[in-house]
Amino acid sequence: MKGEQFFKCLGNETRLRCVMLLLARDELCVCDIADSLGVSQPMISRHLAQLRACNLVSDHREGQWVYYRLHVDLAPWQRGVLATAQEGLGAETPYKEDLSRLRDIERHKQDSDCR
Amino acid sequence: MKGEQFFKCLGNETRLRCVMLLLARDELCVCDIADSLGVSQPMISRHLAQLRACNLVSDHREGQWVYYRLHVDLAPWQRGVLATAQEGLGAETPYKEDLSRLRDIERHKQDSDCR
DNA sequence: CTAAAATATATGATTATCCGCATATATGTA
DNA sequence: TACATATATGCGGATAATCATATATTTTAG
Repeated sequence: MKGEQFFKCLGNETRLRCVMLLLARDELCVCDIADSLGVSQPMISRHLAQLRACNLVSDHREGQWVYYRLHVDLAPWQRGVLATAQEGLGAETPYKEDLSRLRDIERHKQDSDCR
Repeated sequence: MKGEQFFKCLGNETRLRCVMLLLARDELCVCDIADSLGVSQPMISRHLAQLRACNLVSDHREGQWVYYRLHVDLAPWQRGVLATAQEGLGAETPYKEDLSRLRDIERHKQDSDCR
């Protein structure tokens, strides 16, 4: 992937928020990302498709759900850039709140699974 | 500066090439950057203005020349991202060739100054 | 004071990006 | 089969990015 493509992908708030969430988890399904960010499902799907087209993320289906994760083949320097960005931005709005909402969603799921 | 603005600025080949050159030197004038990249002066000027508007670089005039440098107030994580990108991309096209042309330009300048 | 060089900015045309909405597809379930 | 949920995509319009070209500004040389 060309360097500028990598940065262009990150140069959109929705996509950067998706990537930040994916940095915090192994993988996430589309609906959990959409709910965490509070944006529509088609919008998330589109941006995830763009990230996939640039090989920033990969996806795999499990039943009705499609899970996305950071691409295994990211160059080391790209991983480095993402980790550094996470350190610098993780505590700021809206990334902090996104992660907090994700935790709420995960907690709710666990609750309903267990009883 | 918002995180996504930072990445959007880097998400253009011309601007990323400018930043890569600036990472290799304290400061550079517009004409040397333009010659190193082999693109027109107005194009470089516009992209540098964009980088300046995002506080990625700062400029100062010295006589007829305007010198640009990476902004002193870049957040540490932003410096980190740039350094990591340089490590990962510096040896690749077109960044390698840009730096090589810059060295040629600097050598020529030195020659004509000395005699 | 005039001319030339370096740089910046304005303009207009082209293209790319982004979003919302509607709809299509795929899977799971009754 | 019929229906619900999860995901993807086609389309139209608004906005923004990009580029080539032309023009303006600042400075230096003569």
